[in-house]
Amino acid sequence: MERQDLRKAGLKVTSPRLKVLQILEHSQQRHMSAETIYRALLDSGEELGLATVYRVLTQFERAGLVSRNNFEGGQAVFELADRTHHDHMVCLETGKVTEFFDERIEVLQREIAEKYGYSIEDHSLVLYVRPKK
Amino acid sequence: MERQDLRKAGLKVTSPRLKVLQILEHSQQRHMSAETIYRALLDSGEELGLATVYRVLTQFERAGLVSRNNFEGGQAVFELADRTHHDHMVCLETGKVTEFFDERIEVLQREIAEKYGYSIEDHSLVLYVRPKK
DNA sequence: ATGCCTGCAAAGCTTTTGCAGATGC
DNA sequence: GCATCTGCAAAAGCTTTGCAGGCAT
Repeated sequence: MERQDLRKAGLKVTSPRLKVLQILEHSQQRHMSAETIYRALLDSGEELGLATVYRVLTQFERAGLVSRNNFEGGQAVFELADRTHHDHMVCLETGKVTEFFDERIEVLQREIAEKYGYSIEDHSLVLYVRPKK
Repeated sequence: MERQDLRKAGLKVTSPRLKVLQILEHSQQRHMSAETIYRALLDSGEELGLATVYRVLTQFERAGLVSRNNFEGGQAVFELADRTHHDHMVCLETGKVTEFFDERIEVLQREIAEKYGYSIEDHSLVLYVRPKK
C-alpha cells in the first residue's frame, strides 16, 4: 500500500503525494515527465500545483521511490523505482521507451572503470533508436 | 588550418568563430561548457558575447566540428570532434573527464537494439566514477 | 498544537532569439 | 554592396524556492 511507502520515507501522507504515486503506478506509460503527470492529474479532476509535483517527485527520488532519467529533450522523465537496475532505449520516431538489462555490458563497464583506477558510482546508458526497416 | 574548416562548413571566417575554435584546440581541458569557453576568452582579453559562443557552438555542432555532451549538472560540455567515436567517464570528485572506447560494448548495444527491432541512431554512455581506494 | 505541506508567484539557470548595427567577401 | 554575423537584452523552457496559509498527526 502506498501509504506505507510514504510513511517509511518519513513523508506525511497527503493527497498530492498519493495522487502522484497512483499516476505513476497506473498510467499506461511508465516514463513520465513532471508536466505529463501534472496534466494527467488535472485531467482527472485533481487540483494541485506543478511546483508540488516537482517537489514531490524530488522527495520520492531521494526516498528511492522513483528514479529520474535525463533523456534528450529538456524534460526529465520519472519512473517508479520498483524494478532492478536497467538501461533505456528511446525510439526517436514514436518516443517509446524500452527498458533493457545486459549483464555483459555491466561487467565491461566495471572492467573499464577499473582499468583507469576508478569504481563506478552510477552510470547512464541510453540508446536512441529507430524501427529497423 | 581552422579557416578552412570554417569555410568548408559554409561559415564565414569571423573573429568569434576562430577564437572559439582555438580555445577548444589549445585549452588544457578538452571538455568545456559554453560558459567556460566564454570566460576563457574574456580572461585572455577577447571581446565577445556569451550568446555568440552558444550560437557558434551550435553551428559547429551541426557542421560536425564539435560534439555536445549532456553530462549531469545542467551545463552541456563541448569537445572538438577530431577523434573517432568514444564514450565518457566523469570523476565525481575531481570532475575529470576520461574518454574510452570498447568495441565489445558497441557490438552488444547493436545486438540489443536489434533484438527489439530497432537500429541505433545514436547513443550516450557515461560512467560516473570515483577513484578506487 | 505544531511542524510539515501546498499553492502561487517569483526567481534561477541554461540556452535561444529578435533586432539593429557591424563585418567578411 | 549585401548577406551573413555579432552583441545586447529580452524571452523561453524547465525546475526550484520564499512565503503565508492549510493540513496531517
